[in-house]
Amino acid sequence: MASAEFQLAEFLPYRIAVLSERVSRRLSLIYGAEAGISVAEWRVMVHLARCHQVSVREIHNCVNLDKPRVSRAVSRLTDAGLVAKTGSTTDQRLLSITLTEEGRALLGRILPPAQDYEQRLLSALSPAEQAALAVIMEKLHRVMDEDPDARPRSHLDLPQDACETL
Amino acid sequence: MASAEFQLAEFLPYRIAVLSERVSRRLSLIYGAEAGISVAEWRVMVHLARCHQVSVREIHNCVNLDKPRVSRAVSRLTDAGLVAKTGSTTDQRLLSITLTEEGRALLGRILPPAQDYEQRLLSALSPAEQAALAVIMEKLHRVMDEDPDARPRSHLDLPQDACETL
DNA sequence: ATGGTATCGTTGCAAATGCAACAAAAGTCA
DNA sequence: TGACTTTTGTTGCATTTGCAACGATACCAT
Repeated sequence: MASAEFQLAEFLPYRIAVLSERVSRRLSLIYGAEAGISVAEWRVMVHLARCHQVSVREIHNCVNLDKPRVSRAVSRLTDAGLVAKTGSTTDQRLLSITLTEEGRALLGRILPPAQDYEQRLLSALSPAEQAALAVIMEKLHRVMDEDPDARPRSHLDLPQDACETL
Repeated sequence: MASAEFQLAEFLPYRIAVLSERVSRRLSLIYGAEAGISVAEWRVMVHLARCHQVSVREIHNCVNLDKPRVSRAVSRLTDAGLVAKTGSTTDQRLLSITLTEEGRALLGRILPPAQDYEQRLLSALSPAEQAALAVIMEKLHRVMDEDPDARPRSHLDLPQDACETL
């Protein structure tokens, strides 16, 4: 019977999930300690650092968070004074979200250690392995890109894409 | 300013998280459709297929789920008749958890498509890339193994380990 | 214009999650 | 034996999550 041979620890999706959870949790210590920032809030802030004026939908499309999660993250960040919501003048529905000076300052404090940690991870890999990892992850994504049952990938997660909203 | 250059889409922890979420979500369609099985329940059942008689703590140690999550998953599976809880005779605290015949049958139905999906992912990679991925993931884990702030790895997720409880 | 449709952001709600506290059983050591 | 600590599994509870529905605004066809 096949199931008797099956080892969860060898199962690729499980292994990726375990690695991901471990890395994410470790990383969240960095931005969770400095300010009580959640993953969603972290992603929103980081995205705003790059794309200065964006709507909820754009964030939602860019950083792999569903709309409600972005909305609530933005609300919390607004309450914390890290982000400012302005109604767009042209389209009354749209929201124009920006980092405040305080938010930018906070990001200036948590971004370096986060990047340090990424460096710590990367430095365990040779340049060839780093390149291989990028290729491998892209290939796995492509399998799912062709799979109608898989959730589509966001624009920004496609290779070498810039921040323009499509 | 460094933050202006920072791209979330290039950030390794983010990239791993995105890939992981996408794979997990796709996979959960497979075992979620056949029976309303959650990730936790899936992991518990798969683990039971290999280690026939285990306690909650052992599952907790082996499949990267915290105790309450295992406990509740086991309860749900018991209610669904897929798993049987028996009190150990030697140690009154311990629980002896087993797959029922029905559970084994269900697993027989969802395991093959899950393995097919893994194959689909793996077949996008050359044998060399598959090997490289294993090495890379192990190296990343080792960075965290040496990091006191990172959550420790479970026994079974160490390379080439068998199912024995340490 | 104007009725119909699509989009934007928010909210409700049921379920899942994470953490701490808990009772019960076992082990420990005087 | 008997107090103290440890371990096991469960439960409480506050928070987060995911999904669907909602009001509001914009777009579009006739």
